[in-house]
Amino acid sequence: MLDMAARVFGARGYHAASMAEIAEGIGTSKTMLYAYFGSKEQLYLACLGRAGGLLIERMRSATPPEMPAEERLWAGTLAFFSHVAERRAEWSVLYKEAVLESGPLAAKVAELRQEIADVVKRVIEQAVEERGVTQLDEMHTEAIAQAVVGAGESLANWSVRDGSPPAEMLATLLMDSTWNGIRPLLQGSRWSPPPAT
Amino acid sequence: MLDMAARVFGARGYHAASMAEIAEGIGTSKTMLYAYFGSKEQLYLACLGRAGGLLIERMRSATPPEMPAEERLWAGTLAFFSHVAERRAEWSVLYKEAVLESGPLAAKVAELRQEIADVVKRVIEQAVEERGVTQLDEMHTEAIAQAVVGAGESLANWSVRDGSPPAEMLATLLMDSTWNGIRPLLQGSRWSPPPAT
Amino acid sequence: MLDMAARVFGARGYHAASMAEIAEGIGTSKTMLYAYFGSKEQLYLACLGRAGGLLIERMRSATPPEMPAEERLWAGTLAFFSHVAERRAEWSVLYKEAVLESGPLAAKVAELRQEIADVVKRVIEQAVEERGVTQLDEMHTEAIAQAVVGAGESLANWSVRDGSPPAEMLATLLMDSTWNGIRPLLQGSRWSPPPAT
Amino acid sequence: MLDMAARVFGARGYHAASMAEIAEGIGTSKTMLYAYFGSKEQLYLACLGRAGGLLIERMRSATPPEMPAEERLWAGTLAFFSHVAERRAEWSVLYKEAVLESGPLAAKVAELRQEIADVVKRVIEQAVEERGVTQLDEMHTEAIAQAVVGAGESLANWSVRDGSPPAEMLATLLMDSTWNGIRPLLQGSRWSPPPAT
DNA sequence: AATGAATGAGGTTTCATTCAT
DNA sequence: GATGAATGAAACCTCATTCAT
Repeated sequence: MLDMAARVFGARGYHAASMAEIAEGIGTSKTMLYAYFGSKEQLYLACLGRAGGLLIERMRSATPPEMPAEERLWAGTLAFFSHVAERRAEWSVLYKEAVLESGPLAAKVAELRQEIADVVKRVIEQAVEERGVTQLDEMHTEAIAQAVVGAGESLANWSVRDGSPPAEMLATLLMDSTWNGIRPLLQGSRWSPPPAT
Repeated sequence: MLDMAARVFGARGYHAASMAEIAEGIGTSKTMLYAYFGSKEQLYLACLGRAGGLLIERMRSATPPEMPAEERLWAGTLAFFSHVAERRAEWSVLYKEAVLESGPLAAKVAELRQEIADVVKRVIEQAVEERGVTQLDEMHTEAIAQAVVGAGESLANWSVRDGSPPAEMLATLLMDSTWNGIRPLLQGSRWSPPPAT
Repeated sequence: MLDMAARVFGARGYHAASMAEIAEGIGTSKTMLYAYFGSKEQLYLACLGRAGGLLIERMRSATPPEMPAEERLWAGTLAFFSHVAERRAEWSVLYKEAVLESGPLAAKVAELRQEIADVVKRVIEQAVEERGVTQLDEMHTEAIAQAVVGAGESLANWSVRDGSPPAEMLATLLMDSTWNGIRPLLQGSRWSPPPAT
Repeated sequence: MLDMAARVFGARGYHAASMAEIAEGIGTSKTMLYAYFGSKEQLYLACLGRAGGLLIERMRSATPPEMPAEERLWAGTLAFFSHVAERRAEWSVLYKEAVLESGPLAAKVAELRQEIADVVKRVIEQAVEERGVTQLDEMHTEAIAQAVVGAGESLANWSVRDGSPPAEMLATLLMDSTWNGIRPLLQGSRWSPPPAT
């Protein structure tokens, strides 16, 4: 039921989507949508909640804290791209209204995005602890996490247009671009997944 | 004239923005908007065109081909964050409807985004030529450019919420995260801008 | 069962009341309401019937024909104000849709109001017979009854807002205003209830 | 423009009236109604305001303070019934939602009704001053005014159904019923308008 | 050239009423 | 006998777009 809503919201965006289209897609009537969700906004929030919850849950369970940091980063990244590839509509819902400026919708979207960023942040902090010779202040860590998430989003969206390369390839590309860095690439140093434990 | 349109479109998004609000903001009537632009869609396209054109022009002129690659990357990045900081509304217009799936709007947004990515791509290709011991195939380069652009977007949006750090700091953070890579960071290796030539 | 319906109809009016709210108030389902009453209109008619019946019954039984006219008028007035005070919701139902112009609802409301007016009318006719030196034609009697009823309604509604004075006071006020007349009031002549027989 | 709205609101009541019907009656579109009035509620308030304002204005200007009290009462009453007869729809609007329990509509209706009652109250106070041997306390005066207004309303509504007797007759009936009182009627003492000054 | 009035379609939401269980 | 799910119509309101002045 939320699936169809996610499909329509994902395709059209919150404002352009109409309750009628969603209802018709489900094969029911607008009245039922309202009986279950109360309002368009609440329906959208339900979609957001589910889409975000599933993605975050998958990333979290793929990255147990006892794993070493780099391995966790890889596993989380892979989980992210796999999930997005499998549930494209939901991903669109999450990504779509990314820039609403106010209101409960904006708050929820920001909250979910932040949860993803937090997953990344914790891994980076762990990496710092593991082998950091240096310290990264809070803002630095946060900013890097935001950059990584943005790079991931961008690759995810790009992949949809360019033939949907497999999640492993996308994850490798992201590790190359951010974890390893681009400069080393130029020297022929490519990142490769750690051997599975 | 396009400024006000950009402000409203940027704040509300394409669908939620109303021609009436734009006209009122300009201090004219809707009829004039239609006389000049023909339709809401064309007005939006005009906003997009201007916002994108200005940003790209600024990035292009900040990165003349005779500069060395790394310096160009830095200069382009700096230009990007400066521009976004100065013209936030326009940036929102560019970013907002980023994921529409079809129609002329989606095409234009995708085209502009690609133009920015192309700026990055060319610099990476130059870097490969300059000192690459290895080659990067087309897709690899493209993907990295997309990742860098995504990271940049994400930092740009994040910066709005977190106290608007200066463009230099954001650019440094982006160079750190992508060009240099995160791993070197852990060893204390921070990226620093090349001495101005 | 009709009690709750009366409460809701009285509070919201016929159109603004919803079958759902009534059903929920009773603690049953809308289907049951329809099983018992058939339609919203019929339910409203049932409420009207009961509310009107009870009020009229009370007024009638308080005014047996063998009483002298003035005493009957007093007793009926007292019964009216007491009843309204005790069953405010029902009174609201009776009074609320007072001015619908057509349809079975309008007919029923008008009929009930007329029944009350008739009670008054009969007492006035009796008073004429008892001590009338003059005759009052039918229309005159009717009009006076309508005026008295209207004055009573108005006092009843006013009393709700102004601290609910006791029924005796309201009845005295009505006797003063109509039976006795206002002019005598100015001379200090106040009406007072006849000694109970 | 407000005329048609008053007609529809008067005939159907606030809730049952539809903006579409009003618009169609005017020969325009709903959009225009909303352009001019903003919402159904505001349109209703506008109707109320006009209907109430005109009636009160007419009653006020018919009763200049320098007139003797009884004459003023007669003139005001006559003005009231004349106005109601001439502008029946507006009167219905005023009277219809008389018992809404809350909200801005209820407040406005109550306010207007109170303004009419105040006109009556002032005349009664004047009568007391003129020839009163006794005093009436505030509450007594208020209650009598309410009773008179209610009696007037009732006669006004009744007159619509019963062949619309002329305003003079209705006014005489009201004076008979309230000012003079019913009891004197039984002795053959009918009220008659004071000779015009 | 410029505006206020106008339009018609479409959006969200609610409700009286009925069916399947 | 009783309920939750379902329906379809209609309500209020907004908007992109156009016409008459």
